[in-house]
Amino acid sequence: MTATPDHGRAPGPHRNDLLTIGQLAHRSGLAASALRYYESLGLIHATRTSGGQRRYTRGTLRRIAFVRAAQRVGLSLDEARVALDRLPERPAPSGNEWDLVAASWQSRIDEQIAELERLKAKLSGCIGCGCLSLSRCSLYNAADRAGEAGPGARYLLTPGTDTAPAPAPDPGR
Amino acid sequence: MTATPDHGRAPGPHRNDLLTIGQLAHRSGLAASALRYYESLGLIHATRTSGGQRRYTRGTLRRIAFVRAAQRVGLSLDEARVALDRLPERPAPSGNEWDLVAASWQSRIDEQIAELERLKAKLSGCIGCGCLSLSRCSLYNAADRAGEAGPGARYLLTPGTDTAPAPAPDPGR
DNA sequence: GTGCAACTTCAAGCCGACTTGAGGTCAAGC
DNA sequence: GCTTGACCTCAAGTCGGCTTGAAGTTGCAC
Repeated sequence: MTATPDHGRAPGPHRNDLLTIGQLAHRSGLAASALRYYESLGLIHATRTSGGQRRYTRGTLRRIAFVRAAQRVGLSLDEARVALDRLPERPAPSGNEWDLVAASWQSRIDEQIAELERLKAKLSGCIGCGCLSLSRCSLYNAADRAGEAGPGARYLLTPGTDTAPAPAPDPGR
Repeated sequence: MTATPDHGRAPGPHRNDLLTIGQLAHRSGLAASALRYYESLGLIHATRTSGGQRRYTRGTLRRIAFVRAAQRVGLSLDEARVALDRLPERPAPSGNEWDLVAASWQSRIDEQIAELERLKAKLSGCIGCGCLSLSRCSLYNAADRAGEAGPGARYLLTPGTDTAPAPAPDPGR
């Protein structure tokens, strides 16, 4: 990709408020292939030139930001799409709807933070406990709690919240 | 599986300090298939009965706890194996080695928490900002930072740390 | 009017972390 | 000694989130 700092790419009468996929890729930090994939999932939309090439409005960056944030709080792309669809599409969605979304994300984030804090506390306890010794290590003992276990379960190390209820293989990435 | 509270499963001369795969699965919360998978990766080891069935020492739970914790801090199973292999195998590893591991995990956890806090702060800023409006939303503006972007990149929303350096597709799951 | 990068579609591939299924064997309680 | 559930192996499948490749078209600069 050209490193030209500000190549005013203006196709015809439009100013450059329409972005090519390459430009959008560059500005969003996603690969063009990912953007096409997002489009195939209905996360973003593009108009087409007469020749069939995609053109994006600047607002698409907004949707992408939303999607990436959604991923960050643990939603799948499909869930992100649902959330996006509920938000008013036109500029300046009424704040209220967004508040709801943001609030629910806040609590998700808080849960994730809390879980990390718990893990951290366990590790702290382990430091200097002659750790991974059978008797005293809370990390170890967290693994040996016969008797709960949903079927298949992946609750290990997260006694309280059980952040990943059903399908997500999640390992935290 | 039988719900018998304490079926003393003692094959011959051994006490029940040897666990079958089913018992280990139950106590660790992992599926038996997952345990076989872990073994195939070298994360855990088993002795075999004359008939070829796996028997685990109780210490295997320790290794599993370690692995799950490693996953939680964002390591792959392969990285977990490497870390495990560095730790002394016999009971009561000398504390020192473990301290190193635990300390490095602490900082990983701190990074993850910090990233979540950043996201949370952004969302807070968004609440009541007439959000997702083009001009003011930090969430939005975080998406439009043309000019960084490693190739392919997935840095969006994490300006500082860049938690996922190279290969992990991770979006936080 | 031509050259070339950037774009197009579609199908297939890849990664990690497992699960599922088929077909068969083991172990223990009666 | 038989029954039954737990176990065995191995290959293939699944899932999410993309990427890669092939083969062809567009659009813009010169």
